Amino acid sequence: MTNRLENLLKDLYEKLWQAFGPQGWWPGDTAFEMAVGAILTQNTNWANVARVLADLKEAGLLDPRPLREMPLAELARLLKPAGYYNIKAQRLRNFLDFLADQAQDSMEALAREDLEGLRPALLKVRGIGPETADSILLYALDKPTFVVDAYTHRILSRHNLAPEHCSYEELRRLFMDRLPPEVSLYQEYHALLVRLGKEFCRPRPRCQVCPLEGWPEGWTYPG
DNA sequence: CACCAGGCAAGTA
DNA sequence: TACTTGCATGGT
Repeated sequence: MTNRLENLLKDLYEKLWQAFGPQGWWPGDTAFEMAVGAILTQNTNWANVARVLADLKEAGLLDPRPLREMPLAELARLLKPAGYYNIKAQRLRNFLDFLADQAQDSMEALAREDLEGLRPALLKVRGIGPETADSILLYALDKPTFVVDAYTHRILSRHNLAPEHCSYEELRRLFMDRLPPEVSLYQEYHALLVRLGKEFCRPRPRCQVCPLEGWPEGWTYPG
């Protein structure tokens, strides 16, 4: 007999798909744009990030070399609408240096490396934590790693599928140990969780009933 | 006005 | 290991 949690995770995915359909994530035309977006969206509304990405694209600066070579203060000025602009300028610069050293500024070259080696290497970059690393790996580089974010944790704990307090790695393994390692499945599952979270699983005052058929029970406020 | 948004690192105990 | 704090803009 298969695991109960495994069946629930697969059922949740089916219901999300029925309710919302394909999400087409990550937003972005190129692998590099997705990686930059992953860094800029740290604790930040996507609309603010989109503004910066559009400005960079307009200026022809959405490219590894010019971004890496420009003065840090100028980069920070460009990132202003995305918030945390000083710290994000340094973090983006750190990633750009990594991309230069590791793959000669080429996301395509980076994508030729194995997940098992790439993930630890990305995590060593100052400013790239587990969620940012997994977002880059899954969406920009098409590697089968599951992305965990605040919505993932909130949704699973409200349905009593995961402890209120658990680590990033614990949640990541919860999915990866029970689902086949398919890139398109992981991409769509995470995007659907964010879609559900944005509309129905906000922090307490604006929390709503889960709209998925058969899933409202167990959906409770935390604490 | 307060609160939130697709985190992360550094400091403290 | 487990808290706490700083980082900052724009929308609701």
